[in-house]
Formats: sequence, structure tokens, C-alpha cells
Amino acid sequence: MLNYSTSEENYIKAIFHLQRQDGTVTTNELANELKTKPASVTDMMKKLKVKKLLNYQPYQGFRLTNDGNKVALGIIRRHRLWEYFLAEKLKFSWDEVHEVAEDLEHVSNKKLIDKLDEYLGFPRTDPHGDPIPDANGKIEISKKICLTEMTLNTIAIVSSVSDQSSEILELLEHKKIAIGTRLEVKKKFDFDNSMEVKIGRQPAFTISKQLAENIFVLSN
Amino acid sequence: MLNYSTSEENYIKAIFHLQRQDGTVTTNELANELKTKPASVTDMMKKLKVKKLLNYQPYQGFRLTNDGNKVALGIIRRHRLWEYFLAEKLKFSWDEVHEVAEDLEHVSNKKLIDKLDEYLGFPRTDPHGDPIPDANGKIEISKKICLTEMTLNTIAIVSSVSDQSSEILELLEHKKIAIGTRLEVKKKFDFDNSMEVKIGRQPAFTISKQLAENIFVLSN
DNA sequence: ATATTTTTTTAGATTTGTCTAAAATTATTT
DNA sequence: AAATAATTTTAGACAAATCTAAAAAAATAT
Repeated sequence: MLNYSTSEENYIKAIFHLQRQDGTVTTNELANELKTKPASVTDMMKKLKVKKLLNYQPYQGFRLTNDGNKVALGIIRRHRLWEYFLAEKLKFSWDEVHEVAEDLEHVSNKKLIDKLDEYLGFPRTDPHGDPIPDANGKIEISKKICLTEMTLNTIAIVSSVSDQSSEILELLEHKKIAIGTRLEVKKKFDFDNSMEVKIGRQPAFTISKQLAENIFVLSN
Repeated sequence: MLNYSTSEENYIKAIFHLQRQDGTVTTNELANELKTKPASVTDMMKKLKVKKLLNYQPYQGFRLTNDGNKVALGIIRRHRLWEYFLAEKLKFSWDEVHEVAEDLEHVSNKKLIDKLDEYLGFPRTDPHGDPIPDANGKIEISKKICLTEMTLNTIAIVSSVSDQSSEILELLEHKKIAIGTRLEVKKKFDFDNSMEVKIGRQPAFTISKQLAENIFVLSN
């Protein structure tokens, strides 16, 4: 597999993530995500198209080709394995790992990553609960849904939090919600879209609409 | 401490290493070391001079300033800690770690490196026996000498090997010489500059001039 | 001490990734 | 459907790092 520059990798990764939400990605979306200018995005899109990582017709938005997706999964694999390493071995806290992994992910030595994977015991998810692609780029697609969409009285496991500000982390800590926590939604209130949830046998407590919208769970 | 580009770091590190041997470094030396052209070296020297990392007058060669040396020691610290990690934790072999560490060393997050140091148990030397600078940039300067310079009948510890080809590693393995091995030189032969050495109580064996010149030891 | 060779620097070009400002295209209003 | 607004692309510029070819300086040899 070929090598790509740090800049190219950042674009590829951003497109991959934005693709998840909508089908196609626009110039402005990507410029915003990468804190760059639309003109720079267009320049890079042309380059990635030449490299056959991207389907792109001017003014039409873009999406990764199969090859592009493979490259993206490689980058995400590196990122998430390093996040796991930082949290598990170096005892970085949950909210610190992402930034450091942003740099480490660009060291693209296959043997390094495969040995790291082995050393870590082939973890299936990173500290945010997001799945780690395996050495072949396969990723577990467990239907991740927002807490707001959960069926009443079923149990689901908290797998990720979209916002990662210290404010939300403070609140989650206070409510004793973490990655891996088993949650059961007991009631939903239409008035303010708040909900009552339970952890194990403890008494139910309230989660606001704003918080619920940022919590994602793996449902069975 | 400021941040430097990968390219700047590679120049700084190379100057630091070449300085050890001679006092000052020349344009051609550096171009050769970095596999680049003399013109490129001159360009970079001007830039590093502006940043006050280098003392440089045209045609006069160059050496790092105190600030430049501090930067170099930071890079070397990162490089050697990663080498230790790769060998010790990921089970890379001795001769594979350098190349991978060349990439990892440019991730310059102080907290990452200090936590890595702690995780590894504050190792004093890398897998080649070279000392690892501490978080303040202090480095153990144990008088490292070539095996050829050793006084007869004294014991010294193998600390590094300058050549790291697979050929020399094969030979070292056969002779059971590794980093940390305690060696005692029993005889030196002027005819071919070969020498007889002993490991512990085992019978003495012969080391050729070529091999001896590539083995470095820490003498007391 | 002058000529020749080697080393180093300069001048100008190239590539990558970025930017601003203007033009082109698409989307939205009225 | 024409006017306006928003988005996207193009054109041209710039900084970083590199290169080649030529000029300048230093080292070496005759």
C-alpha cells in the first residue's frame, strides 16, 4: 500500500467521518472540519481524484472510492490503537488521548501497528468505544444508535460520546456514565425530551435532551 | 519549548551526532549524512542560524548553540525511548528499532514522552546501549571507548555497535556478544590487530580487527 | 605564488500545501 | 423566471524544502 502525506491523510480521514453522516461530502463541510479554506479543499480534492481515492466532479461534492475507504480505515486503525495504548498503558485520561493520537496516527509502519495491536491484546474498541479496524481493514459495524432512539426497557452499552468537551465529561462523571456502562431507558418525556434511565439496580435518574443527543450506545 | 519541522529536527540531530566526532561540522559532511545536496544544507543552516540554534559563518562550518544542543537532546530522548519501547514491549529485534524510531521521534508531545519514560521504568540506555537523556535533557556521559582501546585484563560492558548491518549482528550473535555483555581483553596481536577476549569464565576467543573497531564499551 | 581542484554559496526553478480575491456555478427568494 | 445569495472553483501568490547549474571562496598542488 502506498504512502500518503500527513495532509492527505487528514483529508481522507475527515471525508470518511463526514461520509458516515450524509452520503456525500461538500467543500464547505470539509473546509470547516479541517479548519482550512474551501479553495484548499478543492485543490486537495483534485489531487485525491488523480490518485483514485476519491470520486469527484466539480460542484458535485465527493465521496471516497473503495481504495479511499481502505486508506481511511488504515488511518483510523492506527489512531484508535494509539488511543487505546495511551489510555490503557500510559494512563492518559479519556479526553486527552485523541489529540496525541492525531500525531501518532501518521506514522504508517504496518509492522509497528500490527505488533502494537498484538501487544495491546487485539482490543476491539478504543477508549471512546469506537471500533478498531483489524489488520485487514475490517471493522465491527455494531449498530450504534443515539440514546434518544433507544427502545424503552431494553439495555444498551454506552459506546461513544460525540461531544468531548470537559463540560460534558464533568457531567458524565457526575452521573457515573462511562464507556461500557449498561443503560436502560425507563421513560421519555415529550415535553422537554428528557429521559429517565437506570444503571443496574440503582434508582433511575434524569438525562436532558442535550446530553442524550451526545450519548451513543450499541444496541443488540 | 518551540516546535520544529521534521526536516529541521533531522538536520539538528545529524549535526549533534557529527559534532561528537569532530568539533565542527561541514556542509558536505552533513549533506552526505542526510543524503541531500550541499545547497540544501546551506539553505537550512541559514534558517537554523536565524532561529539561534546554530553558530554559522559562511564557509566556516557550523556547530549547535546551547539552545540547539538542548533541542537535539530532546529529539534523541524521544528516539531512544521509542527504540526501547519497540524492543522491550513490542519485541522488535535490535536492528529493526532504529528505522521505526526515526518516524516516532518527531511526535513531540512532552507529556507523551514523559509518560512513556515512566511506563518503561526510566530506562538509562536504548537497545544499542546508548544513554537516554532525562526529562531535563541530562545525559549520562560514561566514557564510551572502542574495544580496540581497552586496557588489557580490565572488564568493560558492551554498550553499542556502530555498524548495524545484519552481517555484523549475525557474527555478534554467533560469538554471544550483546549489549550489556561483560568483556575482558586478554591479548592483542600487532600482526593483524586481532584480539582475544573472554566472557565470564568461558574460554577466551578471537575477535578480528574489523569487528573490534565496531564494538564500543563503557569503561570504569 | 600561481594554477587547479574542492568546497560552499548563490541564483533561480520545482513541488506541496496553503491562502486571497475574483469568477463561475448552483441554490434560494421573491 | 429573474434576481439575489451561497457555494465552489480558478487564478495567481506565498512559504517550506528541495534541486541544478553557475559563481565565489578556500584548500591543495605544482
